[in-house]
Amino acid sequence: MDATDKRILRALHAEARLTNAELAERVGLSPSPCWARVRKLEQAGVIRGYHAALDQAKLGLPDTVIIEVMTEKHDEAQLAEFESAIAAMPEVIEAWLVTGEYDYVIKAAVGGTAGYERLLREKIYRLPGVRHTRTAFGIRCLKQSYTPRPA
Amino acid sequence: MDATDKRILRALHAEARLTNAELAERVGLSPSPCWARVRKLEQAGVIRGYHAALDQAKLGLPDTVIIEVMTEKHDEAQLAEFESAIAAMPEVIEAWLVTGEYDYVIKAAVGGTAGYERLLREKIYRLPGVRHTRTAFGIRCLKQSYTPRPA
DNA sequence: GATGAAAACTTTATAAG
DNA sequence: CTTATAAAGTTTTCATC
Repeated sequence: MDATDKRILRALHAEARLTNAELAERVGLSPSPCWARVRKLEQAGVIRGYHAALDQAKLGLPDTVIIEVMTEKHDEAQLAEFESAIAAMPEVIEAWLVTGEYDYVIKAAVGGTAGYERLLREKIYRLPGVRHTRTAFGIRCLKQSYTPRPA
Repeated sequence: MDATDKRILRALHAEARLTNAELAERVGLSPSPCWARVRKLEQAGVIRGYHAALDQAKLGLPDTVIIEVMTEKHDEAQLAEFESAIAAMPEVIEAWLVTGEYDYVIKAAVGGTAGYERLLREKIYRLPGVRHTRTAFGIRCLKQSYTPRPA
């Protein structure tokens, strides 16, 4: 992967609907080799897919919360159930098993404190194995992207 | 926004390169009104853009860390400098000003513990106003999307 | 909303320099 | 890599039911 491939990745990361002709011009290639490189990056799995970014406020979920969850560590089946239930919630944008004091970090979209309380009490606290949670409410987003920008 | 709009959003959120004809078939419309709805959703800003998702491991940054940062609260200019430096780092995927014990939550891509130490010591700890950090290392991703899925 | 049609553009493939 | 060509498919607009 050379500097031209990285320019292609940066361009498509920012704006996936560029036409091949426009992309080629931006990265300083003619359309034909540019197209071959994009194909190669897709087939190599460097480009994993193309996604529409939606405005979560316009979907009725203007706020972002980061919920850390501490679980009981006894029961494998219980944890599996917890994980699949978390992943299935539409308001959950991202979820990780992590190192540290808490076991999971969950990013979710909610409508205000009322929406947050509903998510926590009606959904997360009803899952098996949840011992304790701690939440940071998003005040302002400094940066939001999908993957690191190729340096 | 009706149920058909939501189906359009779910489809494009999952796969932004669908042709209008294919999208129309999936959501149960003929191509012409489907196209008009997509246009409307774009113009209303519900669809904010289209982005390529890259494989961060294939970019040499296989690991994800969540770094919480506590800052000095004295100096506005210092905080502005901290924020713009964080946003400019290519390994920083997402960053939020949040409520709670820590002031910022930063998600970044790194190459192992060595890459993490380099990011922390050579970049983040050299920024002005950083008092203390706490990091959770991502062990396994349960769910990764870009915006909440329209319910 | 469905259907149909037309022009402009894009994708994809291939060949030659 | 560049340039060129070409067929197939797609986007976009628009008129009509």
